[in-house]
Amino acid sequence: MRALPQAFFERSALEVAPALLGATLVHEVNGMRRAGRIVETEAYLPDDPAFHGWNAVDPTSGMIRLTGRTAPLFGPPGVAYIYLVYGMYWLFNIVTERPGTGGCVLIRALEPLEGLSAMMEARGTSRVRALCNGPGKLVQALGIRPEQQGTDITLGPLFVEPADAKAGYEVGCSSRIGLTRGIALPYRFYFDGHPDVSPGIPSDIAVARRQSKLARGVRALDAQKHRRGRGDGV
DNA sequence: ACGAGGATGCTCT
DNA sequence: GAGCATCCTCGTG
Repeated sequence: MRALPQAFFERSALEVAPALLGATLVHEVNGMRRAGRIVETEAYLPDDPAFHGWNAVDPTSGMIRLTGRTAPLFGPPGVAYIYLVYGMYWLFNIVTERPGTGGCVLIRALEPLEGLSAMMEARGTSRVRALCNGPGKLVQALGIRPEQQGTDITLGPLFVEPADAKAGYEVGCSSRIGLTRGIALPYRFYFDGHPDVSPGIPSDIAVARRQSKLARGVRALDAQKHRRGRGDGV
């Protein structure tokens, strides 16, 4: 096992997130490896409104108000931060920065490499496609459990192996996916054109689409009202 | 192909 | 009580 060491994670999530692309996330379950190449990540920073610990630091005293959920985010780097979203799916993050600073990287998608049949079984599917192309899916596939919250991922059984070859993909950057705050910050990194990148739409684009659709609806309604007003039909 | 809607439980913006 | 760092299924083309 040649796991990425703590020093790799002891810097800004903005550096760690793109640096993780091409590395391999490994989980050893019952002596068997399940592994995938990291193809999509997102950075979450201390002063970022989408970061779970963004308001944990009191600006006047500088003291950190730790809650049960966010405490690991301000602990040592290279530790798992796992949390439940939408009451159903667990998402896997790696804590970054030196203790007390706050920050993490969300692993959003993997290219499945090892233990495919175990991953398919864990996901309840007989297809290899769409096995790990989303943050909730890859947690299911690798069998990452909420009890692993706070564990050191430089030791295993859950760890990251460094990339051993050029990936052959350009690194793309966009806003993050599925957010309502901090939607324009360019903190998402991915292998451009890789088939296992998640199908999500960057938040700023998604919001713009919703608004233009809404505007179209309003215009259609106005036109209808106008026609009715002139008595041309239903 | 896409879009809408529902499931579901924890945290607190 | 609202709001989620999501995913799946079921409608329409």
